[in-house]
Amino acid sequence: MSKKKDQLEQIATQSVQHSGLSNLSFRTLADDAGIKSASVHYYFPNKGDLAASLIENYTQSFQAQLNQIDEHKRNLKSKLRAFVQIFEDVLENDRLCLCGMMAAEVNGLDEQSKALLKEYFLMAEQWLTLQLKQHKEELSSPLSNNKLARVIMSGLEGAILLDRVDGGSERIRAQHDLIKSLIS
Amino acid sequence: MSKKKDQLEQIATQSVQHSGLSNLSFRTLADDAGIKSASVHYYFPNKGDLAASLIENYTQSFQAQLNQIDEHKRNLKSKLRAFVQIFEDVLENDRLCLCGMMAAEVNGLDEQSKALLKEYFLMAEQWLTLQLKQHKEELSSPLSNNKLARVIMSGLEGAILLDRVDGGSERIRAQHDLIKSLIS
DNA sequence: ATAAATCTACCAATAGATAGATAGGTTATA
DNA sequence: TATAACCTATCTATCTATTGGTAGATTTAT
Repeated sequence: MSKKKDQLEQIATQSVQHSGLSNLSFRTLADDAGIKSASVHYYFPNKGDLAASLIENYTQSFQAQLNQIDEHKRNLKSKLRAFVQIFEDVLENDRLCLCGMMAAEVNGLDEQSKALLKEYFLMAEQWLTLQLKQHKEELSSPLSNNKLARVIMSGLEGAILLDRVDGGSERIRAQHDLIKSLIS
Repeated sequence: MSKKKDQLEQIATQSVQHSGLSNLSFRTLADDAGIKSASVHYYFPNKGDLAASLIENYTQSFQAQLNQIDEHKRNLKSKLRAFVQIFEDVLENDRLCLCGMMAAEVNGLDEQSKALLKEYFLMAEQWLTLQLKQHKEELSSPLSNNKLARVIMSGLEGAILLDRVDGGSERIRAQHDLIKSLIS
């Protein structure tokens, strides 16, 4: 694949995580990549195409990180610790989860991007559900695996959203403490 | 106070909750209120002034709702139930919490608006902390009141953010179930 | 020489913001 | 009381900058 396209996607992803899709223009993106805006349209005909590509990329990268956890972590506690760590890393450099950011902008997205967004959250929650199911003996909560997965995912998305406002990480740590308290 | 200004604030608030501050223009706001954009600048000299006013308004209205809960609800369970209900109501009509939405756009806000945003979340979490403290006998969690307050607030903000993407309310209900499970 | 990548140059639409005018109401004063 | 001064709320008209997007020429690489 094109090296320039990858670079554009990388720059665009960071920009969206930082200030949203609405505040990303073809011109600033082009400037940051050292080309002209017309050339960005060569790779991404319109903004919807760009948005969809970014979500697909991000989902794939997230999935890869989950696979790494599957490979290297044994018990539920360390798996969930690693899961939380993904969000802590995102919060650094003043960023949000790309899909969390786009969720706020969902009413301005095309149908394809909306569908991809749904898929992202579904995938993350399904992974969580599976982990909880596979380690149910380590778990101590009256909530179903599915509900707990939703609580964890939405809790972390909300935590980075709010933490970024005052530049700390207290809420994400509180979420982690909650998760730990649900594991025996 | 001016009737027109109130109307503008109401329209703008709904618009921001729906699609964000970046996607609200003086012209569309003016159109919806039946005046010209120059007249909007009469009430709100620049966009930062508008943003700050909206946050102040929203914070005040939220505070009023919390006061209502204080007056009418006795035990922790029903208080927290009512607190969750605020967010459920917001989610209807495809909206987000105004401050949750602006939290996503925080990097485009002026310093005053940022400070007001921080205040909003602080206020909400302080109210929650106080409730937990006052009803500690009903509580069964190893987490501190403060941490639990942060978990609840950020959890609900994340829940409406994600729920809106696929038009449901499963995550907010999951968050409510979690909260209930933390109360004896 | 062909295809991929990038450019120049533009377009129509929209953005936030300002200047200056006006009509109508209120207040202060001679 | 009459009138001058001021205030409120709105308008028209305009400015500069930016937006997403397109057509067609040109360069670069295979």
